[in-house]
Amino acid sequence: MTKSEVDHLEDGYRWRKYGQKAVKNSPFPRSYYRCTNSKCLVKKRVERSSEDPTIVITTYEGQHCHHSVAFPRGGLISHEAPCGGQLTPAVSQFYHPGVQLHREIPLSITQAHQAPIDVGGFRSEPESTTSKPPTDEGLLGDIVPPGMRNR
DNA sequence: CGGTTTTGACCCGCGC
DNA sequence: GCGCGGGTCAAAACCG
Repeated sequence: MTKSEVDHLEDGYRWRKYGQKAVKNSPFPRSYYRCTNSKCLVKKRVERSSEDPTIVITTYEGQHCHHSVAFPRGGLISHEAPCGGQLTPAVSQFYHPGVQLHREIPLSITQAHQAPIDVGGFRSEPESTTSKPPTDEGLLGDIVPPGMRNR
């Protein structure tokens, strides 16, 4: 679950929408995204919470075999990612040094209380690092750090 | 001109 | 066998 007002959650990867359907639980439609990289067959399902329009439920399916492309420091281009196999570790902890999302609406209406927005959702929490190396494969459910459950 | 988004149609699995 | 729900595809439209 991510707290954000915008649908385009720039999580560091480029997504291409390939479908949209309406769900019964929410009056909002659900969007289906897919990684633009043909190698990367990762899918993403973005749904908006029925109660809190500021909350979006992002469900990732699969794992990226390449690094993100929106990292000014990493200097990694996703165009060349020979992911021969899969489940390549070392690619789960997302660092957002200073990438500011290009949100079209001023961030002051919904997140007036606080919350570091979705971007912070992938921040590497310095908690319990004594026995939790940053080598989590990042499967479904694992990519979401245990610190964003606000509700 | 290329890539992306949009929207309706189509397909598949499941329940009755 | 039919209907429903969910998911995906594909052609056209749009934007940079």
